[in-house]
Amino acid sequence: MKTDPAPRRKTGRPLSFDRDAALEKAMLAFWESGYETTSISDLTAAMGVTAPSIYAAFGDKKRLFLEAMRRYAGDPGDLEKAFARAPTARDAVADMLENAATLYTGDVTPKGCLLASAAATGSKDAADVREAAAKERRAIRAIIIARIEQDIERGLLPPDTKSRVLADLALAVTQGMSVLARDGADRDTLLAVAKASMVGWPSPIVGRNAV
Amino acid sequence: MKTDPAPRRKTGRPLSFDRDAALEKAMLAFWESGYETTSISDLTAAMGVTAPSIYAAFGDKKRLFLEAMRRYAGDPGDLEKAFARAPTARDAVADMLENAATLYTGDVTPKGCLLASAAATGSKDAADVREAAAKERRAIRAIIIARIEQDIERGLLPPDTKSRVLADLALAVTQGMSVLARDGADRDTLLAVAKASMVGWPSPIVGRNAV
DNA sequence: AGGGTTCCATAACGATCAATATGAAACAAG
DNA sequence: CTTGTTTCATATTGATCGTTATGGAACCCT
Repeated sequence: MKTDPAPRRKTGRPLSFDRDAALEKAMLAFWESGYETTSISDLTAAMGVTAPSIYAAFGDKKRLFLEAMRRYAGDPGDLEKAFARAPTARDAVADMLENAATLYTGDVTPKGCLLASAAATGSKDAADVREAAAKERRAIRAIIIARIEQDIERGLLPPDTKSRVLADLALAVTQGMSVLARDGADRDTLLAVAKASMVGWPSPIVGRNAV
Repeated sequence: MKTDPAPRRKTGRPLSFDRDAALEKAMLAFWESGYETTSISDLTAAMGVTAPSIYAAFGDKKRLFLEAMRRYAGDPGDLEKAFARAPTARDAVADMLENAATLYTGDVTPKGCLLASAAATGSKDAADVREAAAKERRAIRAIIIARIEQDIERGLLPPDTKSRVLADLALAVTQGMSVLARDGADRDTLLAVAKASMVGWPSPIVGRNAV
């Protein structure tokens, strides 16, 4: 059930560039400079592909960005699986924040979070792009909430646990860490923030028959 | 010690628009749509002032934005005073987060935070504008840290209180709430996030001779 | 070798960008 | 009323924006 990995051209001149590698470069460019503020000229330079080839391969700038954003965000199902694998919702969120802190301070990638910065604001023309980014965030939020409520149902968290508040806080800290990273905060600083943001979680209910 | 309120023109044609009101409109436009993604054409429409008048009154787009941003952020001294007035650092930060949650969900202003969204990313040309926004954030961070350390010195907080971590967390939550607000979160949601983000603060040391 | 098809590089499209040149209009002072 | 000064509205600047038309080049199939 993969998205057609190679349409297998039967005829015509073969593609002279690696579409996947070019998309990766585009993603990095958008990550660095944002959607509207990254020009086609910037993209041709970053991707090593001329403008007509970009349009032939990706449609237009908007679709290229959306594809780059999906590549950045990854399959939501993967996050869901990771959340399902984690022993508790708390562990899952802690991992998510830790991964974000690490990702935002990579030395080979731009600082911060593409989802947080690339479409933080913009003109009316780009409203649908911002909405697409918001949709990604909402998907993450839904996964967090669902995992917390699963723990509540299993008796691992108190019934009065505020699942939405905890999820919103995790999301806010994630997006906020992006700003800190852009401002130059190092990895340890973000990891400390991530950890500090989780002390509000209710104490887990330890199962009597465990161990 | 106010910034000259009216240079008192002695001669020539008088200004036909209210400079201060126009700046306010520009601030709202940048708040809504960001620095680079708000065009001069957008600004003339929002401000009700023609382009040459904008350039005469504010210099260029960059200086107009910087002035609008200073207007948005207000005098850092005011925040410092508010922090000094608060009974504890914890109260000061709680107030700051609460005010942010309220500001970001105003119904007469754009959603979110101008400092967080207007210069979250952008082209190389606007690097200095982003740096100016970062400087504002660093100033806020410094004020928070100083106030926390003041409480530590006064014995209101444990000596091992992580002042920088708490300040970074507060800043991250503030900037993160801006994203939530832009995504449509309501005021109560943000207020709940703000409150939840503060439970990690160490218990205050109650003075024996108080009361 | 000769179609058929697809991609490449070059160059250009109209639109919009930030910023100004120009000259008339509106005021104060003499 | 004239002169000096400043702002006004109009129109335009060169540059860059996203996008595309054009024609040759590179490949598969017969």
